[in-house]
Amino acid sequence: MTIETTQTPNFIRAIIEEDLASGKHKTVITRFPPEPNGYLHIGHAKSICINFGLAGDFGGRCHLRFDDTNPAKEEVEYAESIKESVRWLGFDWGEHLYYASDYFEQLYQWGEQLVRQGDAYVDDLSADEIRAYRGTLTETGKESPYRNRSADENLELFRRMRAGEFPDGSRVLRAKIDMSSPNLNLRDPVMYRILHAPHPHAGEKWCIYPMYDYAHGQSDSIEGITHSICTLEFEDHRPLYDWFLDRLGIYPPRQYEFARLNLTYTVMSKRKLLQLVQDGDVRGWDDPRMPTLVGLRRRGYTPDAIRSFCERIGVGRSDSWIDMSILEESVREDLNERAPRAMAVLRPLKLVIDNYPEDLVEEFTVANHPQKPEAGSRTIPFCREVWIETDDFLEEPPKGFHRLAPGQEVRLRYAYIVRCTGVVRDGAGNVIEVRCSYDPDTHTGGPAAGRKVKGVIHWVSALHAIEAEVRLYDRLFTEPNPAGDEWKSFVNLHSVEILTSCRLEPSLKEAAPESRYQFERQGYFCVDAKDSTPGKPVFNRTVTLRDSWAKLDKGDQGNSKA
RNA sequence: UGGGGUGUCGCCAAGCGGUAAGGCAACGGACUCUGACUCCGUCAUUCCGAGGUUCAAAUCCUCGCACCCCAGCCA
Repeated sequence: MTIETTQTPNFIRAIIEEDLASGKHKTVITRFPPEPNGYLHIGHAKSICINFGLAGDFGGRCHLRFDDTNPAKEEVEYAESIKESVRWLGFDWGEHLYYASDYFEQLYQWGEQLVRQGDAYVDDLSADEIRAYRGTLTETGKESPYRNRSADENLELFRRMRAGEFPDGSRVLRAKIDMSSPNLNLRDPVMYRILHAPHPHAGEKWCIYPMYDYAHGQSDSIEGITHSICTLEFEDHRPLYDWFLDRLGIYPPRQYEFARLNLTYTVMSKRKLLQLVQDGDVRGWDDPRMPTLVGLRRRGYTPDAIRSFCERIGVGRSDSWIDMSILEESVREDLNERAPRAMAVLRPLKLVIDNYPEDLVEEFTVANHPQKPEAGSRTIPFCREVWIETDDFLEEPPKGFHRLAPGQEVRLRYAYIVRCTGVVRDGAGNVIEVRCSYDPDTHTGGPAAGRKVKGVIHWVSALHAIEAEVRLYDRLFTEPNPAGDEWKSFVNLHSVEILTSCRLEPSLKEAAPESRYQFERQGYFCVDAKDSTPGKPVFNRTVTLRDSWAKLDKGDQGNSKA
């Protein structure tokens, strides 16, 4: 492994390079430490990419460690989902899967050590009293009347806490630091609370559980983590992180903080995501509109696209809001490379070619990818009646409209040039059918194939099309930053449009779950893994193609599709 | 009003005393049987502001300003 990397430099990378160069560390060991209390989202992906990415780049390793110190909120199902998402993203922790709860005994022994050293004490104050004694941002705190118990008394009490002699909330073990510290985290932080509850991983062994601050640094120490990378809000905790390690006299990893990801037009907090699910704003954690990894996956995002996104946004310490367009561009770039093309008509309009033989069916061989011959080809049937996109025909076309209109010519992609000769209307005057004539010499490869027409539109043979459901997704919120108490009022009520009678080319009939296609001229689509059945695929639109016509047409500055 | 942070193009982000990388967006243009892709070009005399040090400052010093985080027996 070489230490050379091509990535954009960032401060953490710089620190690691220095540590390696100075000999402070011989290798780099990082960790991704989720609490198994929910699903991973794109913000976690950033952390995963940083931690696993750095370890990989420098030939070190990254541990997956569940920070499972609060049994009240955690479940094994979450842990399983987290493991699957990390794997899906393309990272491998090898043998290094850990649980903070596996360190509970060691943590407890260290707790006794701190008690013996006079660095921790059992406090009988209630939660409310502890809060009141803590003081405020501007007023110093007050010492608990139980703060100066003897080491022996504390030890006995701590052991009895572990033994289950006291009810929940009756006592805690606290670090004895400084009630007047301007850093609230140092005002005798709680180390252990009593919680008579089974633990999803540790089972029934414990009725006292360590707090994050007391468990995290020591877990890092046990695992020999060299660089403990977390988000900015833990910066104030670093002195405490260092304090425990110092008092315990054990190997001290160093903590470094980076700015968490904020993405426009979505929310990232577990609380808000949960509320969206509970309120029925979305159809679950894996709803394709959710910024969760399971949601993005179902939407059709690839692991490569997400990793590329994380690379593009960089790692810094300033609060930032990443524009959704960067995420979208990341998938487009990836899918443009890998997605086979197909033709699909989302809002069908019948087109009848009057001078095409009634019973003739032709089969055209077309490339699966215009720039990649190695992607192979397929055949698509053509006949006298085809479906075209409703949007591709306008009776009164605006200037610059390169599609079909009365009297105008357009090419049916891979087939012929047709000229619109008329329309058929229903009783209400709506156009229900477009009539045209075709020029037999203009077929791809034919004598007049080179004839230029302004537009090319996609189509699907009416005789052979399969009917399918396609779901079009838009951003979940109408505001770039849906913050504040009224954040729910910014939920985009039109974030999904379900089209049930789309007409797809027959080759799509057996498309495999999760396979991705570019529907030409429209966007990238993915076979929904949950709702599709054999022979009856349901497609989710991952992202639209860039559409400079729509931008001109609507004078639309943003990317929203309304 | 205590403490900890952050401020470089519309959004991210390099830069670490030697005269502003890159990506996304935007805007021109070329190409095109996807108005896609691709390609070519444009896009910060200026780095939150004001002083100061220096031959030379986004980078050092001083004083301001703005924004973010912290008062869970959550992580």
